[in-house]
Amino acid sequence: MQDPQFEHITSQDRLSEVIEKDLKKRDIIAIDTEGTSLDPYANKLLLLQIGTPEKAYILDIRKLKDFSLVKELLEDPKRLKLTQNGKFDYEALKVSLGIAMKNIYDTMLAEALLNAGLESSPRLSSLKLLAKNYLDVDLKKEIRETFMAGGKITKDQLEYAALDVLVLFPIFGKQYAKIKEKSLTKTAKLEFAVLPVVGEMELRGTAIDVNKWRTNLESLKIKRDEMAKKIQSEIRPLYKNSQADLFGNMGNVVNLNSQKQLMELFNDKLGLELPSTGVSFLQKAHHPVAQLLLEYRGYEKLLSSFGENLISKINKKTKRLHPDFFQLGTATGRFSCSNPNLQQIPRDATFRSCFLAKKGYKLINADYSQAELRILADYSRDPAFVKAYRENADLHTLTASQMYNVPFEKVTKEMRQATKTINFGLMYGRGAVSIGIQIGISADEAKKLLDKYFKTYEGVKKWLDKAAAEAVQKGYAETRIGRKRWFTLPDKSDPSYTREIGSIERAAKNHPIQGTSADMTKLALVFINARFEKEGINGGIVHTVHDEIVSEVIEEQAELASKIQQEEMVRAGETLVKNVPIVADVAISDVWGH
DNA sequence: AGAGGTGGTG
DNA sequence: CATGCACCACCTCT
Repeated sequence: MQDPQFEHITSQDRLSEVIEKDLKKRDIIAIDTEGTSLDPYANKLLLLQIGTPEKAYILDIRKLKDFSLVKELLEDPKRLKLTQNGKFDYEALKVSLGIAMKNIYDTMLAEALLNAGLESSPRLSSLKLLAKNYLDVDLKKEIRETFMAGGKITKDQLEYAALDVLVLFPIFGKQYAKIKEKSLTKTAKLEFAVLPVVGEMELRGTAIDVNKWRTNLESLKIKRDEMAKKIQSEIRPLYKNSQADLFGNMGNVVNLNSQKQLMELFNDKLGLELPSTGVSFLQKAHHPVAQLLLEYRGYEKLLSSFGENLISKINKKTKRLHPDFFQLGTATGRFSCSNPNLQQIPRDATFRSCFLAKKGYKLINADYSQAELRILADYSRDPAFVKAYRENADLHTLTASQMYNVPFEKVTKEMRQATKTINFGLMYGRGAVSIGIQIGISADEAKKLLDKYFKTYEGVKKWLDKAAAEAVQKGYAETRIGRKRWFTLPDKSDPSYTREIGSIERAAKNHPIQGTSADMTKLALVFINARFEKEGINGGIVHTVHDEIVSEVIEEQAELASKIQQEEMVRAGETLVKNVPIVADVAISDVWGH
């Protein structure tokens, strides 16, 4: 990789020539862009590198006008494009040149699949590390920053830009062999198909009613401050420095956000001997100050996590929120979301209803009904579980009636709640002790209940045990499409061997369930996006939360789009889950939530 | 800067 | 023997 071959394209004629004479004949090309910003809406595109195995063409965007041939080349579904974090380039090209890249192999996503679940896997997939590990080439990434200034293109910058696409070919060769060897082709194809959908989703962003959001914050602030004042005056007598200051104000004696000071308060001053200041212990304390603190925490949490900071992320140009969706942000294949994380907005309508459709548009809220439990039923093929879903019976009530040996109609709320806790707990590999605590029964009683459960649902038990054993034996667990989650097995001599294995077993029971649910949602995103495009829907997907997909579409097409969305979610589910029906609930609304 | 605690989501 | 999956944001403290 010394002396990379490249050509700096600055004239329209030469651009047409290299496309006609060289690039059009290539089945595989590599794509990268350089610009002045990471925000596609603020970005000024400077370079577009189109690589072949032998040579990189570096298009000088500011010196060229007509990109129609480039568009044809990049949107051609038959030609494979190699990218590294192609979501960024997809968005940059879409906004700057109106080009929507198709048929992508992304080295970053592929590498994430090869390392899913392993420590620091996200850090293992930078181009610098890929080049080092696959090719033993040292890439200097410092030059990247120099593009931000947007000045004249230098020779160093050209060499850097060329290398970024040239290395992708040999990396692709070796990496794709690994993908095939580990039977990850299906998963990789799904991830690559999702990439442009995620790009579109991020570009579209979500509208937020700032005034409503701020009004909510104001009332929360008042309540929080009231609560803080109450607590301070309640505990002030316990502290020496409790006099009013020169102006007659009573000072704060503790910082209510300081875990350390709170422990001092509860244990030294109040003698409660709390092991921590977490919710469960504060509740059990049955102390007025603990109660007040819980209430204070509730408000403070909402204000700090979902306050002004979220509003500050609104894009200047679009006036909307454009969070980062990282499609392989988790070990199981789920999305993670940040800046801001719209996957953790409180369920409470006061918050969710602030996210709304733009004028003349509607939001389509859709989610899978009990996706994970249906997947567990499908995997285990447990007759009782499968029957419940086939007959569209309420699973929790049905399991309760069998466990407690009472007719379906005689199941009490408490019975249903207890079995519901077990049903969900199973998917986390949860044990009798922790289930007992939550239901409010002794560990012994919980164990009896679990034994009875597994006697009734032998298939479930068998499948869970097998999932755990196979993972420990193979070193990985996998989903319905073969998405792997890798485990680092501890050494037998490790003092924490048993604990480590236990943790692996729980994750291994969970991965096929959570991961297949993620596969399903991703497939649905691809299906919905394609159908919306095909049927000319004015609008698109704006948000996804694990088993939920939200779209924003023009009012006149809301009915049609909601039908499409539901159909495609079910179709995606049914391609992965065969023994149990898949149900998706849809609602058309002006705001997020049902 | 990074760890630990706390708490929001599915 | 102990035994709850997957995340991200904010706070304080070191």
